[in-house]
Amino acid sequence: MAADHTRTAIITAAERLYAERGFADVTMRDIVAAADVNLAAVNYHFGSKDELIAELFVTRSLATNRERLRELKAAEEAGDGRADINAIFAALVGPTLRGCLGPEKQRSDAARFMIRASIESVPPIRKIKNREVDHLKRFAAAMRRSLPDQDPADIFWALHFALAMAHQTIRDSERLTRMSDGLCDLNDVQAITDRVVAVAVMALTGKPAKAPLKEPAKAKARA
Amino acid sequence: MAADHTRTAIITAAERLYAERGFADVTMRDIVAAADVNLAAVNYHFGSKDELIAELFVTRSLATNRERLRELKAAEEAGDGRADINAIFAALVGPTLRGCLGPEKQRSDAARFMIRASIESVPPIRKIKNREVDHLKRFAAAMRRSLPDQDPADIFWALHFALAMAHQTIRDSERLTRMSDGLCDLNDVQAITDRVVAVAVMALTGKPAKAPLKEPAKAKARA
DNA sequence: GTCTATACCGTGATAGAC
DNA sequence: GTCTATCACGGTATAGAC
Repeated sequence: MAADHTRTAIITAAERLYAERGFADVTMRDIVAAADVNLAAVNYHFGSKDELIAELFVTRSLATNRERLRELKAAEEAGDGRADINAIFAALVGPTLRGCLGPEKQRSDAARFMIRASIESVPPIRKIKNREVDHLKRFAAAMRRSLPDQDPADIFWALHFALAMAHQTIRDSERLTRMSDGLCDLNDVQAITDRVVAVAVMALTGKPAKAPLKEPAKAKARA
Repeated sequence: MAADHTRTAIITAAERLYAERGFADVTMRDIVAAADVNLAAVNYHFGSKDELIAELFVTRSLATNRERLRELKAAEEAGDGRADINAIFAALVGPTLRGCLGPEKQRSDAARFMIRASIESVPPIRKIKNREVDHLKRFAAAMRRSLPDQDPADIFWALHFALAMAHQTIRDSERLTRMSDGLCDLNDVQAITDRVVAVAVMALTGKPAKAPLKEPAKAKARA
């Protein structure tokens, strides 16, 4: 256990510093000073600064994805293989929102790190996010089982929009607060999740007041 | 005109290089080599690398915002002060989407630069985006005139979601294409705009199939 | 006022001793 | 595994030429 003490100290210090000050302002020398280890230790244990950031992000990201899939599985079992569409969207955006929003004072380093990762989108984190497609396809598949008559393209668009709303809310929560003069409550995570889910479900199944989402027959050339 | 030749050469070269290779990979030395000027010229004309990026972004951003306000004004005049809500959302997201999406081959350096700015979000660009609140408030005000009985918080949320959908579509168009195996058409900008607008309007005024957006009476303690 | 050459310092990375 | 010393490179600052 003393063997990976250095490694652990680096991870802990790096996550805290990145959470506090963002990626742009924190140097490796800041990190090793806070962790009380030697400068070269970071490269020895992680290879590079980018790989350290990647490892931090992957660890937190995997935890969120596990929770997402756990909720998705529960929703599918509750519906005998055809989950309620609300539950699918809730499984998609709920874990992320709960992990990043909520009362500011009680946010962990991990939560604040993930918020930074959303806002600052540094190269190593973008690389990892680009590999999330397979994970998201599982949700698309669940939606198709839930609503087999829905146009597949609409399903992907709704999934895309749900993620857009959730992530933008994390990224720009401060702007939304300022724009609305505090009218939009960013502390009630459950209400935010419900709102995102409701809009996503409407985007997929609802009928707008005036213009229809699209012509019903479109890309159906084959079969 | 020969006077600001250097300044113009820097701007042109920088925008092209950033568009082609992103912010992380392009150094000042790359830029001055492409512009065929001296290294110190950038600091002389712009102060710093960040201020150069900021100027590039502000220029393009102002053009988009002008077009947004032009469309908003046209919509309000068409409705005698109360614009159609669809037109307001279209004025908000249309110019941005048209500026960044569309057939890949015919995208200008300016368009690709703005896509990079959305994806990579470097500090100077974040700083500028944080000052956009006043601009957005104009759209919120137009929406309140358009739908005076709507809960103001819902208006801000819908505005926020509309921007979220538009920006995420620009940012992650490649992921959406891969996730949907090409099923979602990212070339038809008008269809995308219509879709975003339709969902935003539903988010604001529509009624979902099952759960209501929120309890009607909520944050009304005063007055 | 505009431009150039050049030097400076902080950064991430690495080689090699221990 | 850990450390020291050093490297190459990036953005920046300045002295001075035109």
